[in-house]
Amino acid sequence: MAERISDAEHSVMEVLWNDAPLTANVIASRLTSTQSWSLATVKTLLSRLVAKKALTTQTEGRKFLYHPALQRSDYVTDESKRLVDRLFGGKLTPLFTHMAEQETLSAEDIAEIEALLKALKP
Amino acid sequence: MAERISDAEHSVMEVLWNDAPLTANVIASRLTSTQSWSLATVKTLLSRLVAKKALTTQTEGRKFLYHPALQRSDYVTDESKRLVDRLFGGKLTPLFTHMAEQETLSAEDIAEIEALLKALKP
DNA sequence: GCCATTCGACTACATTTGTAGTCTAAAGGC
DNA sequence: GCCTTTAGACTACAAATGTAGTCGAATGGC
Repeated sequence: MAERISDAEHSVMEVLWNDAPLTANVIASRLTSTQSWSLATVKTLLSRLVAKKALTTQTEGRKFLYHPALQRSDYVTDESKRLVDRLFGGKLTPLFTHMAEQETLSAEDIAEIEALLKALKP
Repeated sequence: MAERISDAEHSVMEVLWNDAPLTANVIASRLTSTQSWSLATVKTLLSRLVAKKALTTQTEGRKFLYHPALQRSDYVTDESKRLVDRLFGGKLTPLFTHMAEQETLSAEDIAEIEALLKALKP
């Protein structure tokens, strides 16, 4: 189930998570702001994503309307979990410790997270 | 610089971050507890890591002693940053929010992180 | 001193990924 | 009713990755 989505494919998914359904052409235009891919490349990525069941298509006249079949939130959860498992033995605190040590955490980050934690507690 | 390290290669790095320097054979044995790779496979991964300058070698008699040239901490920082950039627009709070929503955060996690944050503040 | 062992180097090969071109059929303009 | 445009399908191909076999040289046991 859920074959791995590559980096390039992920960019395509982002477009559709942002706004769907869309046609291949529209997707390609939206991507050209970030990537310099030819239409053909985008079409290949779309096909692969359909093959991987990350997208579904719906026919509109002669075209396809692409629609995400995978929730962004689920994808994000999976990818985050992968990283945490791989690098921090599945534990979250080491991730934070690391980021804190690395000063990847700014003062605002800390404040925001603290507020968030406060809100989480009943 | 710093070419990307693949998943398989990363497993090899973990062994050496844990204990180094080691010979190919020892590395392979340590890996067989987790992976089912042949010695040949491990050797290939080692060569690739040396080519990528993630490992250095030191000759000991006829053998090589492999030694990490890349700090685990740096690798972890890079990978974490990659994920945060890719999925959370480079911001950490959304990562946190996401994990909180996903209930990837247990009560203990929350407590630990709170303590950590407290310690971080002067 | 010879031979079996063992090392790293080199070679191999399928799969995935990044990137894109070509083909065939339909559709829309006029 | 044609012809140009255009859509998705199919093909292409290099690089990276996962996985492993083979080879020549050095070495250590005896």
